Amino acid sequence: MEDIKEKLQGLILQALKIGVEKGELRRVPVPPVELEAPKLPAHGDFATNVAMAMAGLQKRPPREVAQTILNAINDTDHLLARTEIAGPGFINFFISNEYWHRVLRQIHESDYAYGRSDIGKGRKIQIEFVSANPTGPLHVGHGRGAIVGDALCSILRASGYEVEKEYYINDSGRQIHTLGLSVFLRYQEFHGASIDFPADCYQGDYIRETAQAVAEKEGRHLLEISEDEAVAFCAKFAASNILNGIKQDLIDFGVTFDNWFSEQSLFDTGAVDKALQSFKDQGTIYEKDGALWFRTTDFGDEKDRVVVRTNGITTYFASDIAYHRDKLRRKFDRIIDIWGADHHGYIPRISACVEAMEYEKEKLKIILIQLVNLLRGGNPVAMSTRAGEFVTLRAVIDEVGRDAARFIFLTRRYDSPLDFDLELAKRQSNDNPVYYVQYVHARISSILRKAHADGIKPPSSGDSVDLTQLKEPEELALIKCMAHYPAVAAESAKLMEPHRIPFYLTELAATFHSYYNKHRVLTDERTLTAARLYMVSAVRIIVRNGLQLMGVAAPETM
RNA sequence: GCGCCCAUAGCUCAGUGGAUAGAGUGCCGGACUACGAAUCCGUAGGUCGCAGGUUCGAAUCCUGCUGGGCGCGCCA
Repeated sequence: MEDIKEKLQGLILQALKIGVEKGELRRVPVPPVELEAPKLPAHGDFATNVAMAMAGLQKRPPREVAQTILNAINDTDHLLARTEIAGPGFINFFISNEYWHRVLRQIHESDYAYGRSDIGKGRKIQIEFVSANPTGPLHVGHGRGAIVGDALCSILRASGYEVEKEYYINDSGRQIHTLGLSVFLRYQEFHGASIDFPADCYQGDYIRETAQAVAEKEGRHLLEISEDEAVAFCAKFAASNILNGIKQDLIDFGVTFDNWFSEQSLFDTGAVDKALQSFKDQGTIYEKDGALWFRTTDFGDEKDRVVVRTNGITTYFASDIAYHRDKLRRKFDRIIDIWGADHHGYIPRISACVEAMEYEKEKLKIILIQLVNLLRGGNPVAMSTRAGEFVTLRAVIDEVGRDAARFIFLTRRYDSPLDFDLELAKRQSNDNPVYYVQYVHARISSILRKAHADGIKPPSSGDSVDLTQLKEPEELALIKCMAHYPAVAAESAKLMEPHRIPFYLTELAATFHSYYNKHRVLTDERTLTAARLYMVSAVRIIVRNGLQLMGVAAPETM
């Protein structure tokens, strides 16, 4: 596919070469030719600072260098309508309408593939996210991580990366034991026992519900076996029960995974023992004060970390070492962990583990999602799984809707904290920007329906359309905006920043709505109508593709 | 105390070392007898937290400070 920017870049590079050959430019290293889209239309479609960047080594004023470059440009294909030298030495380029019109053909030809690229071709990425403990339902904070991870995956896949999504289930260790104990106590209560329920047990109503389910299934059976056995049974039952709920919540939120990786399986297969042994052999794990320590200080951590306690029980870090060792050996080019920002203190020890295995530190990227502050009418809502005080993700989806919730989560950089006001979200669900964008899709669909009803056939191929009909400033602005989409999608993937997609779509929507209010698509002139139908269908293609990356519906009607 | 993240319009937030820093929302005032008014047009609103530095040029990069969030366990 022909890219205007690349073509222009080629012209400039060629001009530089000619300049040198003619002896008009010194034979010195040239800086990279960077082209940017200026904010002001008066500054052209593209501008470059290359003349300013070269001025020093050329020992000539920037504007003079710029003129030399322009003189040497050989625009045989008439890509440029006009050029100018501006300000301190910018070169501004104005692309001819003909080339902008070609963008519409590209969009139609590419259709679903418009905005896709192969910049990640041949690269395998593993991305692990959510990984909430199966000790309680998902809450809003998990929702943010889920959506960012899910969208990131779609964005990377659209750029040619091969991506695998994984959920790490912490179905082992102390919190699972506490979960089992909590359920068992409620179970005993259910059978009439008077229980002094400990404060460090899980307090939520879902514990009672689970206990009741256990009672329905097992009757009084658990009262007749040893407490250890009973607690273990409850733990397994509850964890699996809760995990099923989590899976359902994620499905309803449109989030899917390729793998569900169990922490317990690392113990069952001996992976933890093997990992610890391997580091012991290597000398990275040593014994002190009756415990086993990982030498994380060798890799920049502030202190060494315990992997096996004096009581012989492994720490969470031990499973995590084994888990990351497993992931690293699965031959990915890169593995990504998405964590809540409150886990940032954990980064040095896990990257120590990566380095101890002699992988490059960059092999593992950790994305920290800042916390979601839950508010109700401006007042903070306490959030604690253990205390049973939280608003579930399900409640939020039910209240504000899946599309609106996804859009809210994605319309912010993940590294800045998010205030999520339930009342505001509910009230704003009607003027959430998501509807602004979706409305474009519905509106264009409606125009096409109307055209069909009036017996107007949309152009079947770009060749049959007279695109020179499209010359209104609003039309060219719309086409230029559309032309940016592939770059936005690629940039979003390269920087791993999903928020760029919704911001772009909002801008495209604004440009479209503005155009729509000023000009009619269906006019009395046949060729003009055909050209405009061709153009707005192209807008619809981009909106649909962009929303698809976000996991948001593109409705025909609203 | 140490570490990580953040600070841009009243509020919520974008912003690629570039030219006059932008949206949404809220306030005020306008636009449907035509393809969907979930839309559009206009007015007002700024010490880019503060102070230095780097350079032709800094909201953007560097240093220090201030303010806020989070973390600093043989918990997970």
